[in-house]
Amino acid sequence: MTRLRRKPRQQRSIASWHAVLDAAAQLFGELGYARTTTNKVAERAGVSIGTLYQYFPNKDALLLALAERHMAEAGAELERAFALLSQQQPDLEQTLEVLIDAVVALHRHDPAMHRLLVDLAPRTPEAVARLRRLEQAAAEAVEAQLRRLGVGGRSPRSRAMLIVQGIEAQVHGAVLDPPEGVSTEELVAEIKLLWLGALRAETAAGSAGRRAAPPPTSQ
Amino acid sequence: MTRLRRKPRQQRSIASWHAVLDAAAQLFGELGYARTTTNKVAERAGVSIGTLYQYFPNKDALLLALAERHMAEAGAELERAFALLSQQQPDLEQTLEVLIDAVVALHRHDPAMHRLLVDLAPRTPEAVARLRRLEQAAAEAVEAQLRRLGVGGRSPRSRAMLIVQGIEAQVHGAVLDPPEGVSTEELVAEIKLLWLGALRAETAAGSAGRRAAPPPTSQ
DNA sequence: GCACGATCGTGAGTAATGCTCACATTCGGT
DNA sequence: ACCGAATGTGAGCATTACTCACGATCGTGC
Repeated sequence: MTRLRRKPRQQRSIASWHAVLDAAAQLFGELGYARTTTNKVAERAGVSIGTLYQYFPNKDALLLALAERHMAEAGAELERAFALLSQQQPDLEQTLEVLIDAVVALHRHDPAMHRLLVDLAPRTPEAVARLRRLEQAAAEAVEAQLRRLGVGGRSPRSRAMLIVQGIEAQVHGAVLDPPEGVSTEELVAEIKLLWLGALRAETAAGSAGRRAAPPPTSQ
Repeated sequence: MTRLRRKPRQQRSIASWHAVLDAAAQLFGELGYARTTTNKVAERAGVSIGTLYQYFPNKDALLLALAERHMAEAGAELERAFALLSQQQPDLEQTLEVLIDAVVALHRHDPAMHRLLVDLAPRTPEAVARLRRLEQAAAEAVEAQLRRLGVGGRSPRSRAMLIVQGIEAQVHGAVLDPPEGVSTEELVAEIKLLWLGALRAETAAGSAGRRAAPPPTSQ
């Protein structure tokens, strides 16, 4: 029947809070979520199990807190990239370069944590909602760039969403699970090429055209 | 300790096996994985808890069996689509149409199960491996189509992988979580347009061009 | 029918784990 | 030095994944 988790007010409690979170991050990474017990977390953190539950109402809350921390960092990194774009107003190719490199950096920054959160975390509705908010924010920023570059097509909103989802999935695979015989760099370069083509095609063919123009060459 | 699960030989045992799996599918869908207990599964299946463990060595095995069943169906559906393509040899636009429609059908066939396995399932290494095998098979088939159409670029293998990962993520989002105010159909149409542009661009520009972009810095 | 080995079903019991609560300890301010 | 608030403790409870010794049922040869 423990209610809300206690809010840290003194220094030592803040130390406990961080110790617990850090221990949780370590153990989740080492053993996975299921095999990590809250008692082990408390033990590694050097606090009693009771202290752990003062600050985190349940085991899932540990994961959620880690997700929060990680996504805040990710959000900040993305914001930096978008700020740069809004400031420099580069062309399509360089915009994609900056954007995709930012996503790559995101995945390289703390791969273990990223994998943990993407593979394990989406089990709680709260974590899913948090992830969706980040995705949504990214999509809005991408949409602004699309409009600026005049490559929004008929529905910049949908298009931005698809770009965010597509790039995230592709970079995730390229960085965390590169297939044998293919380097991450090669894959990243290919991702940039593909999206450049996808978005430039629309411009070349005229942004009004939703119709599939008859292929000018090929075949 | 880890007894191999008993293999069903008589009719009644096969019935038990199915009853357990169906009950598991229902309860996982209703309560999620964590809140579903094996005792509840046995109860709903109308068998004792002991019977459940005759056929499934542990709780994860239930999930894995469901994944196996679902992925087998998905694989069959994809194979049908690829067989059609190899037979009819349509152009790029129609190839994408068939492929993406097949993936959409995959997601619409049993959305609850799909969501369960992709979103909610705590991913066991076995389930991840199984998913990767399916992805790999799809990528190989896509690669063959790319070569046939002459849009493989410099690395048809990487490109095929990126296509599979990208389309899967985009269709997943479009079918299971369409953003407010945007219809699934609209999103699917946009996905086709984007990929048509991405792949056609390479053909038009000449597949040799890997014009490495000038450093992004441009500060 | 009947016996009998193989297959199948049972459910109370066990170990492990998430979480609670009554109490002890320490801190900050006076 | 003192007190109330904040923090820390860990034995113990409730739940749950899983086991095991045994009983029920099936298929088959006679």
